[in-house]
Amino acid sequence: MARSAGVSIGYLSERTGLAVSAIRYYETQGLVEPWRNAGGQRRFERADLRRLSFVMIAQKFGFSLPEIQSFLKGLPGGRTPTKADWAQLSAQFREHLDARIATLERMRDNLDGCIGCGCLSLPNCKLYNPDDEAAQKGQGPRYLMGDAPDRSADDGNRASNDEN
Amino acid sequence: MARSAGVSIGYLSERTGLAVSAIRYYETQGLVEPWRNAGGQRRFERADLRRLSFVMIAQKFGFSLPEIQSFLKGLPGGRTPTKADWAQLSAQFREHLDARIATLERMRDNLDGCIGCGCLSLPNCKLYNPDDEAAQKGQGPRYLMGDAPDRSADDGNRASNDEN
DNA sequence: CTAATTGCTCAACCTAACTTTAGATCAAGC
DNA sequence: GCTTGATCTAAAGTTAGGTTGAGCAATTAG
Repeated sequence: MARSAGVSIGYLSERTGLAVSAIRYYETQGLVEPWRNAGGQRRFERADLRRLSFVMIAQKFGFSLPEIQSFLKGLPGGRTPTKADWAQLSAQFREHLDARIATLERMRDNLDGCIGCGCLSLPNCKLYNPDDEAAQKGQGPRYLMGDAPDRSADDGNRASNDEN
Repeated sequence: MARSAGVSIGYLSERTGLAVSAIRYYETQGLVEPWRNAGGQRRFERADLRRLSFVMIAQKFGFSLPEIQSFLKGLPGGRTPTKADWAQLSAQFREHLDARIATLERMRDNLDGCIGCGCLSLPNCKLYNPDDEAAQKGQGPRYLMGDAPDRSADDGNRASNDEN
């Protein structure tokens, strides 16, 4: 099968609703890998429509572009992904999704405990324990509790006197 | 009851784990409202510990600072919030939380349909309908499908020919 | 064949949520 | 009184995920 003529970035933009600039940006992030035609313009495979759609959907669920890229690595390298390939990817994706939802639910239940005990600011509150790593650590340098770069050398004193 | 001497920003930082700079930033965003002592330094109420803790927790759940501020408006203005005030706030917060989780679950279930049908890139896929507004529209100008500022004048043609 | 689209690159700008840096001031211990 | 550590302000920098604009080349429609 000869490599198709490929579709333009404008076509993908129109079909997905993504801005042309966004698709170019995704290329810089390794989410799609178009080739170039004789004139230097990007040509995409039709299958990239599906790829971009997956990106959009995964974003809706709150995954970052690097995370999404790692999902996409589950697709075959040389050939166009089949329906089965996509089904497998989706199943795998769903597991991450379930994990994310489960984390949120677990945190919510912990919060319920806190509503009862009114501890909302105490260091021993479950919500302070950084074991819920999956929770939204999105954009930029915002260190969640226990997530800070270096602060590990400060737990000697401060023996939890509970006058909050 | 005389207004207490108040606590320093460093104290809050140590107790909450937040960086001093973050607490100052929160002040600019209206999340805490310290007064100043004679020397011009910030003085906080002890109750702000709880306030900041709430901010941290709500952030963990993925809420933005403006959203969190609107939650905090549920607290009484003049006086220090009582345990009952916090319980009420928490209950209200939980509703938003449940809504967020429910949205994610609904989207996941829609995705399940898509896994089966393999439609992942079609415009008629349920995941394309922007009725799931609660879904993570976090940081910066990233317009999710149907969420764009103006793109409403383009649905005349493009009659959904399904060769994706 | 020409005009209108579309696409290209590169650099600058944008938002959210902060951090970092610089230079100056405040508060506390000895 | 002096030194050390905590704070102060203001401005600039950072990251993610893009958008906008300028100036120019390639495609496509008529």
